[in-house]
Amino acid sequence: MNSPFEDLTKFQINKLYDLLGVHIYKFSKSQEILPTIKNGNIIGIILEGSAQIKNIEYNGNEIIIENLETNSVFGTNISLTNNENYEIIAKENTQVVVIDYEKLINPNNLNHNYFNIFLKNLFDITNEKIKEKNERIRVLEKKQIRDKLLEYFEIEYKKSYLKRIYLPCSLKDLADYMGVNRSAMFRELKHLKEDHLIEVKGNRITLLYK
Amino acid sequence: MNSPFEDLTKFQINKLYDLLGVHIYKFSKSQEILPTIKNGNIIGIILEGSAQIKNIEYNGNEIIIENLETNSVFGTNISLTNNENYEIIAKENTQVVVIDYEKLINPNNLNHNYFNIFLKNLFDITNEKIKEKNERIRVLEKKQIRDKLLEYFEIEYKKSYLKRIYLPCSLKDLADYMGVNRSAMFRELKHLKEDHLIEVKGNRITLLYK
DNA sequence: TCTTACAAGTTGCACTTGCACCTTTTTTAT
DNA sequence: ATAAAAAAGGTGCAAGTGCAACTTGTAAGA
Repeated sequence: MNSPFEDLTKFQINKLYDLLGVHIYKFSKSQEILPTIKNGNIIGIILEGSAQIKNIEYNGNEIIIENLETNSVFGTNISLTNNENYEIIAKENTQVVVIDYEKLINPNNLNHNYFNIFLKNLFDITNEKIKEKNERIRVLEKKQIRDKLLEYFEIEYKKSYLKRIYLPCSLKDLADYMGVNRSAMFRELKHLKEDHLIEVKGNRITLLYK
Repeated sequence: MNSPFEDLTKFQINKLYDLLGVHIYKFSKSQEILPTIKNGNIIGIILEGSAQIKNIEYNGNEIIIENLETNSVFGTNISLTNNENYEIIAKENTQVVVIDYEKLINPNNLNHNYFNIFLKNLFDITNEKIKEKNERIRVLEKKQIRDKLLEYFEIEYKKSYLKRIYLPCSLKDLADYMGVNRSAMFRELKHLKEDHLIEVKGNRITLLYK
């Protein structure tokens, strides 16, 4: 994941902090982040640690909207629709820089080149996110589990052109990612194995048809 | 949809065009856009008209990735994963501004406040896109058609808190949006009507449970 | 070492969905 | 005004999937 501070020196980052009047907050594992930092529209950047954006549905169901790692950018205006019940939970000890969103259009900031680089970095990062969302949508919109799996393999394969795919998560998590029942996915994985299309060993999947 | 030229005067927009060395292209209905404009990484802005980003799968299937209206921003680095077969097709007479992506980090641009405002607008627009993608993902990840429909209604309802939802598309398109078979969706709509949860009249859906 | 979790893996069954194939209605083009 | 095309609407059936309820394997903590 690219950093929003890419191409900026330590010195410039500090100037940026001053200019934007940022606050840095620390959270411990399982702590909720939003109530502490939310005060109008903000942008948050994970400096250290990781967190998870969750949505709580009317029926109590929890959906993971996004995993936030170091350098991830999040915010009330970013990716979060209004009028929904969100929770952002620290997964470990986590440090967050918080920027007032309105300060991004403060005319006093406009003539500093490091501010400009920062904006460009934010733009790049959100574009990267859109790509990830599009990938997931392409998997989700397939009607059958077999097609979802093959689409997922195709997308991963095209990133490296290697027959071996290493899942970044458990198979259970993959089922959630694809929006299907876990055991139904296992059944389909078995069928793909039986058809000699794949081999599965732990979180390593080998594509035999490539 | 916000314009990438929001808060910029006609004069500033022209300065921006100069600074970025943009080109403006015109396309007629059904014409393919990418072959004409693609030459390294670019950002495109629809000035007038509309277009559609499509992906062609190995089996010939066409998937609509995104609908581009006036003021939409698209690009090789934006939302499009590499290594895929894309087509961008004009849906009518369409005018497109094309910006060289590399020029966005050209140091000569960095000290102009209108350039800065432009970057901030691009950031806002991509954030808006992420929200839309997240909404679709929330619908797609529901396992049953009934739940997908109810989730879709919920999301739309929370935008206005009005019991009446006006679909921005045909019911057929809604089925594609939700990644389900059209006639299966019709069947479920019928069930929802029978349960007195909704009323459907053309592209207007009334939520009776709100 | 034993216990406790949790992921992996499996199966039967009921229900849902995709698909093919219709009809009817509405929209668009000539 | 008429024909053609597209969307809306519907139905039977086979196939696919979700769910519940297991077993097995594995890693971590007491």
